[in-house]
Amino acid sequence: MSRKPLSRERALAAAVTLADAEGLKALTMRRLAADLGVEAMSLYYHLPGKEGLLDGLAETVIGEIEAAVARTADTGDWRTSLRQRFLSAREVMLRHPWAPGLLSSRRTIPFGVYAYYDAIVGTLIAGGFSHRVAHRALHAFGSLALGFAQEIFSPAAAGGTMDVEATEADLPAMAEALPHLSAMMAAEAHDAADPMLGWCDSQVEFEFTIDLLLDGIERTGGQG
Amino acid sequence: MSRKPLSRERALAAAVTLADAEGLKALTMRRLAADLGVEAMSLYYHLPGKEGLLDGLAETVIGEIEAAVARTADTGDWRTSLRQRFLSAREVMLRHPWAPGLLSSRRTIPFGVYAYYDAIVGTLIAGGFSHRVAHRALHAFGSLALGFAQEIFSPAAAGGTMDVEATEADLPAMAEALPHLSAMMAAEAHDAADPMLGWCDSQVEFEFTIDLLLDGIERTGGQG
DNA sequence: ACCTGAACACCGTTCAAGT
DNA sequence: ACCTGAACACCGTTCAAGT
Repeated sequence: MSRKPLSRERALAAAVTLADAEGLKALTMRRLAADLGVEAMSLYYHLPGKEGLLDGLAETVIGEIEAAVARTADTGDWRTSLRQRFLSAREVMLRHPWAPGLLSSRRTIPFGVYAYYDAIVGTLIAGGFSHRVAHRALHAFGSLALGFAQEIFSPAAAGGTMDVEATEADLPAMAEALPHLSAMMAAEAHDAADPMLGWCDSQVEFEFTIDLLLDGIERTGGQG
Repeated sequence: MSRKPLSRERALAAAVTLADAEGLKALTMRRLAADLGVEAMSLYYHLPGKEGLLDGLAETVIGEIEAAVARTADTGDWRTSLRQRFLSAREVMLRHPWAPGLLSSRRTIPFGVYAYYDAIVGTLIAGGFSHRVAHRALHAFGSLALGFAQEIFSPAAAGGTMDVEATEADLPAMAEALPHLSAMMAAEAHDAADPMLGWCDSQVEFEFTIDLLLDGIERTGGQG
C-alpha cells in the first residue's frame, strides 16, 4: 500500500485528513497508524507521543494560516491588512472545524502563534498605534484574529458530528421559556432550518464583530 | 465514611470539587466514585454516563452564574446591567478555571445558557435596541458574556496545571524572532514574572474588551 | 535506522448479580 | 431501589525484540 516510508510529515498530513473526515475524537494513535498502513508503535519513532502529535497538528494549522495570509496582497493600510488577515485565518478554520477546539486545548502555545500575533502588533505599530493600544487590541481580538469566534453556540466544532435532535425536540417549550430569544429569531428569520442560535456564526456576523473591534481600536486614538 | 446516600447532586458537587482541585482531566468516573467512597458503576444509577456527568457540570456552572447575577442590584441601565452581568460571570469562571473549556466542548448546549442569553436580549430590547442589533451583539459578545475570553494565551484553563518551562527556556531566542511582541511586552512591562502574553487575561483587559464592545453596540444607533 | 508484538495501566461501559 | 464484580472494548505507552 504505502511505499513511501513513514515520516513526521506523512503522519501529520494523515492526521489532518483523518480529523477533517471524522473529527478529533477519531484521531487515536492506533487509528492514525492503521490509516498509514503501519503499527501504532511505529508512530512513536517519528512523534513524541499523542501530545506531540496534537502539537504538530496545531503547528500545521498555523502554517496553513500563514500561507493563506501570505497569498493576500499587502495594502499598506493597517485596517484592511488586519481584516484580510483575520478573514484568511477564518477560511482555514472553516476547512478544519476541529482546529479551534484543538488550539484552545493546547497548553503549550505553538511558536507560529507567537509569530502570528507578532505580525499583528507590527501592523498596528506601523499604523501609528502605541504599544499599549496594540496590547489591548490583541486581547480584544482574542481568537477572532485566528479566525474563529467563541464556540458556545456552534457545537459542530467541538469534535464529533453536529447533533441537535434533543434541542429540536423541545423547541416549542423553549420558545415559551425564552421569549426574547424567540422574538429575536422570529424577527431575524435567519434560516428556518436553524435551531435557535446554532450555525449563526456566518461570514456576516464574523465581519460585523471584526469591524466593531477595529472601529473601537481606531477610536482609541492611538493613531496619527 | 459517607453516610448520606449517593445522588446526582452529591455526585455533581464532588465533581466540581475534584475539577477545581485537579482539573478536568482528573475527573474520571472511577476517580469520582472513589472520592465519593463508592464503586464506579454506582454513578451510572444517578447519571447517564460520562457525557451526562459533564452536561450536569456545565449546568451547575451556569447555575452558579445565574446565582451570582441575581445577587447584583438592577440599575435599570442596559449598559451597566450587562457589564455587571458579564463581570459576575467572570467571577464564577475564575473560581472554576476548567469551566470555559468544558462549556466550549459541550455539543449540546445547557438550557441555562439559552436562558442566560435570553436575559441579555431582554436587556438590550428594553434598552431600545432592535432585534437585529441584539442578534449581532450576542455574536459580538461571544463567550465574554459568559465571563471568559479566548484561551489561546491562557493555557491554565486547558485542563492540567500551568507549565511554561519550555516556553521560558527559549525566551531570548523568541525575543529575537518576535521583535514587535518583545517591544510591546517591554513597553508594557506588565509583570516581570510574565512569560510573553501568558496570564495577561486580567480584569483590566477583560473590562477593556467589554467596554469596547458595549461602545460599539451603543454606537450602532439602535437605541432611543 | 526503522518497525513490531506482547504487555501494562488506564479509560468508559454493559450486564448479570447481589442486598 | 440502590449498589457491586467481573468482563469487554477501547485508550496511550514501555520495552525488549525483530529486520
